[in-house]
Amino acid sequence: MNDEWRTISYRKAISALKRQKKPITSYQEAIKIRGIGDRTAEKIAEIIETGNLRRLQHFSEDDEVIKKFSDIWGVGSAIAMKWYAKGYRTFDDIIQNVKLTRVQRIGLECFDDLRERIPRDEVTEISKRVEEAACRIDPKLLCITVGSYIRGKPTCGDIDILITRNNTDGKTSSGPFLKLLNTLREQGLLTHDLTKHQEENATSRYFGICKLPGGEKYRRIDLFTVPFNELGAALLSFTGNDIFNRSMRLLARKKKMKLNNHGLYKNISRGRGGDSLTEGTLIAQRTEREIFDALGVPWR
DNA sequence: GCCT
DNA sequence: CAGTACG
DNA sequence: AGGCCGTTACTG
Repeated sequence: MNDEWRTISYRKAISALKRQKKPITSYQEAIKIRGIGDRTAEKIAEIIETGNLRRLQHFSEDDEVIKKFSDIWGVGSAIAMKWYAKGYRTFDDIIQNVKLTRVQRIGLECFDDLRERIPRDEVTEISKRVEEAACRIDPKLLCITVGSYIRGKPTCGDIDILITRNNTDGKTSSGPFLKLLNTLREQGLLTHDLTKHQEENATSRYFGICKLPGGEKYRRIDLFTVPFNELGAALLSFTGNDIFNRSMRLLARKKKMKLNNHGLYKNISRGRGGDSLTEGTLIAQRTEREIFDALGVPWR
């Protein structure tokens, strides 16, 4: 069953509901909200009237198993369904019968810990250690903890740290980035690598797992290095959330522009498949404000 | 799922 | 390349 | 009916 878009629709609806200033008390109020249609408004009404949703009472066993498989890092819907089709139902079945990839083995090993949300204070603590290590390598490195942390959430699913450096003296953050990873490994803060690429790219993403010394649990951590000029676009992208990013990018597309983690481009012409045919012209990337202005979106 |  | 992942 | 983010970045 392909529920990909339905899932996204529900997440959009949830997001729209959370933005409401007043609680929704009826079908009529719900359906006025953009992103909530008849089907979802009916479900909301049922919840308002009865306190629950009958269809939610029971998921089929298939759904439960596939969901659990795809909760393993490195396992998506395709692999989860393939495993299910082969008759596997438990992690034991998987361990016995499947040749797991390196990252899937890590995902399984840390499965329970990675399901836990991270208290904000712990994100602060881990970020501080990364920042200190970065500063020792190059005092001009700038570390910004983004993702749900920068959005002020009390707990985070993972730790996202953006690393950049003012390049007016000709130096960037890409070289120190690899040194930083090595330092953090030596310190024992980084315990597992989920990405392995070790090239010195201007933009690169490291995904891994970390644990505070004496800490209780393994935590997912992402480190990004971005060129200083692209800081605004990178902040916009890595601050999210994903629903917000998709909506901004869709808006850009409607205006014959393109928004990605590098910047905002204009005069994009796209093929029927949506793939762009022209490079376009870069019009904003340095600050988030520039990008909002160029897109015609009120600043925050 | 929702929107055009 | 398909699959998975990130916000 | 048909699109729904990114020519995103990384793995195998």
